[in-house]
Formats: sequence, C-alpha cells, structure tokens
Amino acid sequence: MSAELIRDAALIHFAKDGYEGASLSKIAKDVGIKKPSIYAHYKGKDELFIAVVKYVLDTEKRRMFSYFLSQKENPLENRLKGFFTWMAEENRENEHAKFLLRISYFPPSKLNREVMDFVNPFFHQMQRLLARVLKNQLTNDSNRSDDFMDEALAYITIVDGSVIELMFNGEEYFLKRFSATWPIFWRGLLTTGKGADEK
Amino acid sequence: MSAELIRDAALIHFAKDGYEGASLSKIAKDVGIKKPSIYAHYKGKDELFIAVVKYVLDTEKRRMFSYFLSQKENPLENRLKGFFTWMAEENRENEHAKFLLRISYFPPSKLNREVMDFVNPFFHQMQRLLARVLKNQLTNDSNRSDDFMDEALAYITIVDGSVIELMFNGEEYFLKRFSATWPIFWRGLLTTGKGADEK
DNA sequence: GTCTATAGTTGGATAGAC
DNA sequence: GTCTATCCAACTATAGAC
Repeated sequence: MSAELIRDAALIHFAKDGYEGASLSKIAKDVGIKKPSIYAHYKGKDELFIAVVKYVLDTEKRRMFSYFLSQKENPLENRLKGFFTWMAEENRENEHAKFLLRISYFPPSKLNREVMDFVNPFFHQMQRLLARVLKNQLTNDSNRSDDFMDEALAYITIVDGSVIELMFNGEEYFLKRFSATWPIFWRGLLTTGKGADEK
Repeated sequence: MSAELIRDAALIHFAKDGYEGASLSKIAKDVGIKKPSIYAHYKGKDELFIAVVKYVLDTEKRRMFSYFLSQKENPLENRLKGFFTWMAEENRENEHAKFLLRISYFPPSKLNREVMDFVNPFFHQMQRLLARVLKNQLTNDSNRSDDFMDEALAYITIVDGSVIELMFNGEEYFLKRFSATWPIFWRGLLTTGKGADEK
C-alpha cells in the first residue's frame, strides 16, 4: 500500500522539480509519513526514482497502445489527429506525461544510462506501432517492402514538437502548434507516392 | 572580468545539472576562485541564474538572426534545411542551446514566471522572423494578407521535435528525425495553395 | 575582490525503540 | 512499518580580515 502511495507522490515531485530538486522529506509529507519510513520500502532516492520510471513507462505504454488499438474503425487521419487531443487530455489529468518528458530529456546525470535503457525501447516500440498502423492504412498491398518507419518518425517528431509546447505554455499554444502543423504534414504524407493508393 | 568568467562557468553547470543540481562551489572551482567570491559579483544563486538567462537569450538571438540574414542568396529550402545542421553545430560547439532548451522547458519552479517573461518574447520574435522569410520567398505578391505565421509555427514545431532528439540521443538520431520529417513537411508546404506561385 | 571561517539550513541515510 | 533521534555531507549565504 504505502509503497504505491510513496511512488505516486514521488512522481509528482520528480515531474515538478526534477531528480535533484525533489526532496524525500516533502514526498513523505505528502504521503503523511516521516522521511525515514520511505527507507522501509525503497533503498534510497535512486531506487525510488527508478521505480517511478518503470511504473510510468509501463502504464503509459499500455495507455498509448490501447488508444491506438481502440481506434481501428476510425479513418487514419482522425486517428492520428485524435492522438494529439488524447495527449493533451493525458497531460491535463495526470503528471505521467510530464514526468516522462522531463526524465527523457533531462535525466539525472548519474542515472542517465540506466534511465535511457528503459526509455529508448519505449519510444522505439511506439515508432514500430505507428509504422504498422500507417502501413496498414496507407497502402493496400501488404507485401510492399516499405516499412513506413520514416513516416512514423516524422509523425513522432511533430507530436514531440507540439507536446513540448504543451508543457511549456499550456494547452492553448499546444493546439496552435497542432493546427498549424497538421495540414502541412498530412498533405505532405499523402503526396509521398507511398500514399498514392490511399482510398 | 570575473563576473563574465563566473557567468560562463555557471552556464555550463546549469545546462548540465539544472538550477537545483548546479552548485556554486563547483562553479567557483571551475573559475579558480572560492565560493564566497561569487557574492562580490552576484547577490546570490538566483541573480546569477537570471544573468545567465539574459546573456544566453541575447547572444542566441543575435546568432540565429545573423544565420538567417546571412543566407539571403540561398534558395528557401536550403536555408530552412541548413538551419537544422546549424542547430546541430551550435549544440556541438557550445552549451548555449542546451541551456536554453533546458531552462525553457524545465525552469526552476520558483523562477518560472521570471524566466518565461524572457523566453516567450524570444521565441515569438523567431516566429515572426521566419514568417517574414517565408512570405518573401513563397509569394511574389508582397501585398497579400497572409502572414505565414502558421507555416512559421509548423516549421518551429518540427525543429523543436528534432532538436529534442538532439539533446536526448545525440546528433545521429537528430539527423534521422530531420531526414524523415523534412520531405513530408516541404511537400506539404508547397501544396498549401499559398506556395503555389513559388518559383 | 578575494580570502578564511562559520552560521544556518537542508539534503540523504542509518540506528534502534515500539 | 513507522517512529524519534541522530549523523554526516552538501548547500546557500554572511561576517570580517587582508
């Protein structure tokens, strides 16, 4: 029980203040216990941090996958566009996305390698999922050798560029970036030649 | 003299470890002085940090503007593409870009507002500069009412999405994102209707 | 302007009672 | 598992000699 409460409180503090800025005393205070009690559940700050990393990656992976798979009946453009608003909602509701971004881009120097060994496979998996979706929707010939990994990466790039604004300046500016970028991206995607046979 | 040396050393530490993670002792050590000597030049850590923010924004603004203005003879696509490699070089050579990104996306909570009051006008100015360049190059009719602010914002979005990967996983992956995204973006930009009369 | 010395606080972490 | 008490290291910041 307590272990999960500590983890959830730590998540918020790490997202807000980073690894160095977060303090175990404040985390304990949020949970309603004293600092030393944390050590009954985690060996120290590092182990707590890594536990949060694992937890966030795991739940976010599930949520993202289930979003994309729940949208199978939707046409591709709506599905891809919907992901932006889904991200905005995710970000409004919970601190997971914020934590994920912060530790992805600026992990604590001394835990850099360990963190990246968790984070990199996560993003790679996302890219492969997207590539599969794009391939299924943009071409009728499933035997074509295109893997659509470039298109998936481009999509991730504009998502990242928009999401960064979401953290930075909030939802209003995030949606501005999205509205400005999406029409250009979508037109460019459909004229790749690859997308020529899209219905 | 010393004030500038302290500022430059602080820049590197803030970029690497963030506001909370950086320590005045280590900064002083890099300069070759003792910690209390810093207080002869800056009131404290906050003032030093804000001084670095101002300095970085000022010099980066100059550098970015002069890059774009030095490229007037280059065709638009090369100029826009060249900005990506320019960013990669900037990032390789100096810590300014890294600092700028870090404090833009994750400023110290207690200085958030003050930092943003410096950072936001900076990015807005970049957007207007880009919009002007795009308008001049993509249309022959300078009286058209299009302000090309959306197109500029879309460009900034893909730059951000790529640059984030530059910090995250280094130049190799940055260039992957760029190569994947650029052709789609460029094709989309030229088929906006707005760009129809581009030479 | 730079130093030594030190105050004052907070950080992570441990020992041991209950 | 949670607490009190405590340790030790690190931090920002200040006082005062030179």
